[in-house]
Amino acid sequence: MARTAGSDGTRTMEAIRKAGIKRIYRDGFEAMKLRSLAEDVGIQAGSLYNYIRHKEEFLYLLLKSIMEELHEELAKELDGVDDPLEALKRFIGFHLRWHTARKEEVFIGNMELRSLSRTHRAEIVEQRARYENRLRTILDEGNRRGIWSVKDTQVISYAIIASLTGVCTWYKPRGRLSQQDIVDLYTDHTLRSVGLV
Amino acid sequence: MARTAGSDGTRTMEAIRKAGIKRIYRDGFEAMKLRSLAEDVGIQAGSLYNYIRHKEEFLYLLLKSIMEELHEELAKELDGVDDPLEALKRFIGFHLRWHTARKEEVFIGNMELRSLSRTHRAEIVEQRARYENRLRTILDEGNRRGIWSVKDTQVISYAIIASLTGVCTWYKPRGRLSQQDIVDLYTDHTLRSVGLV
Amino acid sequence: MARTAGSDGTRTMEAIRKAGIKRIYRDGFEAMKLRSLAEDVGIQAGSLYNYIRHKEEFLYLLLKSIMEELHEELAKELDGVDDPLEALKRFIGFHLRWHTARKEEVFIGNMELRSLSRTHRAEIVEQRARYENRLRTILDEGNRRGIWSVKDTQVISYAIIASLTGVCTWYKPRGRLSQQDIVDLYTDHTLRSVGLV
Amino acid sequence: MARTAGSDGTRTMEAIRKAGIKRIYRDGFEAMKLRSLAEDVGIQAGSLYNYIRHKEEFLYLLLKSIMEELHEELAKELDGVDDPLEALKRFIGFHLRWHTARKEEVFIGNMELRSLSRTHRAEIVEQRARYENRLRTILDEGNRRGIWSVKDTQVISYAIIASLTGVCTWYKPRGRLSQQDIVDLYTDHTLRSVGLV
DNA sequence: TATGAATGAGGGTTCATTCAT
DNA sequence: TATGAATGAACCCTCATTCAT
Repeated sequence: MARTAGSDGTRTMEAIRKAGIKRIYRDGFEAMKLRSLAEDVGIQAGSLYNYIRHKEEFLYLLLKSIMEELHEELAKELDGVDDPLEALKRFIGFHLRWHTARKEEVFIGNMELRSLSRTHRAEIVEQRARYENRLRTILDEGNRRGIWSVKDTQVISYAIIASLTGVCTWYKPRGRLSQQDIVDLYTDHTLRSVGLV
Repeated sequence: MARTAGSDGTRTMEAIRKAGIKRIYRDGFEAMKLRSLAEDVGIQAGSLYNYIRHKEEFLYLLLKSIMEELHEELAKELDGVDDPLEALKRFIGFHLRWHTARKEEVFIGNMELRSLSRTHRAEIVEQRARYENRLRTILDEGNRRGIWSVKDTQVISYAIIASLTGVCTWYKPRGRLSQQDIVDLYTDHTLRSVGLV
Repeated sequence: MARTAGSDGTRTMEAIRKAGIKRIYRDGFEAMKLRSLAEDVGIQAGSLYNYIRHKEEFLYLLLKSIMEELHEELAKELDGVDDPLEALKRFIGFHLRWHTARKEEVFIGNMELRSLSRTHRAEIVEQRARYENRLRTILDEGNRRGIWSVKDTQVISYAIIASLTGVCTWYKPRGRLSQQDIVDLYTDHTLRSVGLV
Repeated sequence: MARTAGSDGTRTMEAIRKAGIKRIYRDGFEAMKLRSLAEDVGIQAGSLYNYIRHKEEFLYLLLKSIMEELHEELAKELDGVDDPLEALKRFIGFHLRWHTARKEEVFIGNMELRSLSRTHRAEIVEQRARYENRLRTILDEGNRRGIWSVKDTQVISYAIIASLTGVCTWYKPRGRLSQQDIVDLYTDHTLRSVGLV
């Protein structure tokens, strides 16, 4: 009827986020029922509204925070790296580690944009474009310095990212290949594709 | 009321298919309302049930026919081709043409599996696996004949397919690049990635 | 599960209107539950939405049709009447008969404006103003012709209408006074108040 | 958290009353959310329950105190007045001043009875009847003393009160007419209606 | 085959109310 | 006294689906 003994706002919010990611990953956003989400968290459906304004906004905030973290982490990874080849390697490694370790979040970020409102979708799409543009910049710089020769950096950056992102559709934590194996394979594959190795 | 003058069963069914693909592509399967679909076709929602058994089965039959056509067309494309390099080139070209010309169907085929029933999903997933396996077989054969050297044909076939499939997320019919331009770029990119060129 | 044998759209719509008026009169619009309304009609709550778009619009259409009928009937009543005194008498009689015979509708029309959306409210309020203005016009004309002398026709028209409308708060069909008794009493009262009798 | 510095129980209660009157007047009792009320006061919704037992009782106490004050003030106004004409004039002036100066409270008192529980409603309705009965008594006494001749004092007292009360639907503090103008107009109107002037 | 009226389950959301802190 | 986290009932509304016509 009232506050549960020992309950705590921030802890509940975090639990909602976690459960939300899992549910959306498994069932899809449209198919996720707030009643199920609430049950996962151990509260009533109505109580969710102490934390979210509506379902769509919950998705938006989820995706937004994921994208922001993605940006920050990538920035750290590339911070101070001047050499395009080194930068490319780091991008590949970073993207793969992220897309295996956080595959649920990443999957959602790719699949559920359609469920966002117009403006929210535009915002997230733009963030994703900015992220993808980092790779294109690296490819351009490599061209300029004569490290490699990529004809259409726009298309090829898309191709590379798509190939890397695909990992999250089949990766299983304790599968045949370790994260490092995967990074090695993709790095080799990608460097070849730009004409190195 | 009786049959509308000039209406025709198979033509209506075809209209439902077409409208369904568009709607599902745009809104997602879960978000697609049968009322909207019916409206697109120009009939009442109830009338849909003269053509479909239920929503889920409609999706299943859609995906199934798409996959079957995909298989048939690929088989034609590769029919009689022995040379792995030639086969690879053909696969790339075929996949890209298909994923640009029929991008809506293809997109659905990748996105909406979650909305299928267990058994239906298994069936479609298996068909997709068989399709993807064609590429792996080509890569294996190329390895065997020493045309190229691909370390992990499983992973690399996923990587290649993902990179090619990605085209349907950005391709626009009258964009900067023609279909042929795109095929050339990707072919070059992919051949390099397996160590040729 | 489906259409009830012998059901009919227009009949259902009329039943919804009737039940709606009763419910809103008794419970108030805000307090009226669509489930109860549906129950009164003998259908499921969801089925209401074959007839209404949402609760607010239902109220709006109800009030609008009531106001329109009110206007039409009043127009008929005053049609061809030139003498202000005769017109005043007819207005009084008409208003009282309407506010006793249709007291539920009238009551709603006075009480539930707050539940309308901004634009809808404005529209209904304007219709009511036009109705009330008929009385003012009569009073003005009586002044002009020297039949009576009313100082502030605006305020006095409000006063008269309020006094007449009040009847619907206490009138009971088979009470102490007949409709005709009431009309006589109020006519006398009102004519005196403008200086006649 | 403990008591906010400078807060004071009775002052808070008074703030709740004031805010409640405004809200109920504007939105209606059913539509008023306790959260909004609390926000107006600057406290959390839960804190209201230190001052009220539940929503309905809050309304009841509000109406009760309004009615009590109304009675007391009217009693003062009529205290020691013997002449029915003087009493009638005073009643008119009092009712109009009250219904313009306190129009929000008065409006609520007329509109929101439906939201009271059975017993509470009965109680308030009875108080209102007693108030209205004062006017009837005056009219009866005037009849007895031959000051005027009113046929049905029951109905006419309703008519007069309704006409006076109507002022609160259109009165605006700084409108065309002063309070005194209004009192003069209605007094004239009412006295005429009972056959004087 | 088509319609349109209906079902019924349930989905998101609201809100008065409670109570540990 | 105040807060804020929670309940739980219920509300409006949606939508796949059915079936008499």
